[in-house]
Amino acid sequence: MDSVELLPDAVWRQSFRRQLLRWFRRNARDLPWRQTKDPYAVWVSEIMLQQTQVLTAKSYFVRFLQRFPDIATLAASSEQEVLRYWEGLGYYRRGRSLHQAAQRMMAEFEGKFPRDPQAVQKLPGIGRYTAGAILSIAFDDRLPILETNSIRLLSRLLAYQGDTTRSVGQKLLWTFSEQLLPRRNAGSFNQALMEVGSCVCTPKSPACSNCPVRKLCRARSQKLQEVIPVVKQKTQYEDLHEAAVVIWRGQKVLLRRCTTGERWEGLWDFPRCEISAQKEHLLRKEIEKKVRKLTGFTIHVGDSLATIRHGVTRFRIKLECYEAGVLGSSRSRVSLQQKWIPVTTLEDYPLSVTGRKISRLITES
DNA sequence: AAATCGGGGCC
DNA sequence: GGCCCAGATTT
Repeated sequence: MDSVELLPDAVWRQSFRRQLLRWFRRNARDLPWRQTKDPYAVWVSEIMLQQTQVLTAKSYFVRFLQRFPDIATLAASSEQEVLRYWEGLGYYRRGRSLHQAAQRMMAEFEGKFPRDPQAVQKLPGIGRYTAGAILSIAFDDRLPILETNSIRLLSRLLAYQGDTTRSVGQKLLWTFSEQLLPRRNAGSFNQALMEVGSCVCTPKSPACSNCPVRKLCRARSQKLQEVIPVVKQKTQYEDLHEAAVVIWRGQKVLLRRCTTGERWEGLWDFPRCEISAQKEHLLRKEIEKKVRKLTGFTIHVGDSLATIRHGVTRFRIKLECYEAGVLGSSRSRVSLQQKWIPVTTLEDYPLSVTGRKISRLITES
């Protein structure tokens, strides 16, 4: 049994395109990335919007384009500055991939955004969705998209009761998305899919009565719009107990660059370690030992600064923050991955959210 | 084909 | 605490 047989016919599709595009012309939100078709700007917006809400991405987009207006500027900048502009957006790999891809475009595509979907998809941080989105929006190339909003809209239109995250469901919806594409205006059409999915065909209590394609929706006719798409399983959270130390040496503090395999790769952070001791004095000993192993500096843990609770992906972190002083060093641990910086220059470094909180704690008092 | 990536906002 | 978000990458 092939579920592709359930896809609507040509008459249905033509009606759908007309209704959707008509609605989009009247209801499209005024978003900053919609004021241009520059593939670079579209690209930046699409990367920022990956797993990130429109409202969150808006201000970041404007600020980022002001500082990095084109591919050449981005490619010529340091990864650290790019990440500084990305700070707070999360999934920092996106920022690093963006920077890396810009450099590749300078080297391989004469500084221009490539037009070939295959080439685009080979760039870091760009998968099938993002490639289709950029090329359709910037050039009206006839490429399908499929992301969270369109998945919800399309699965409801079909009353598809299978799991949309599995390959069978994905294959069906990609095919559907492709068949729906109009000959022209693929960019507006794809954005319209997402706009309806986001603003009308919402996860809970979808506004079916205001939906431009309600007459075409099988989920609605079967009153299944609240249960499609099927919900995925809940995430299993893991509790972590960690400590971070602000190690002072005069007016300077020690910062460490997070490396491969750690959280916040590429960002800077105060030395941090996992902790297990329960009693206060044992805890300090544990931190002193682990920080020495981590940084090469022998420290004395002093006053407690704060306890910060922070969630990241599936982890719930309880972070104990301390101030500390240096007693000595092993000198053999010289590294580009850590350095003493004047507290006044913390603004120049991309920090994790918890790192920035600690930075504010010690500079605003 | 399914888990993971090590995020963050909002209710 | 749970749910959601213009996915990509790894296993």
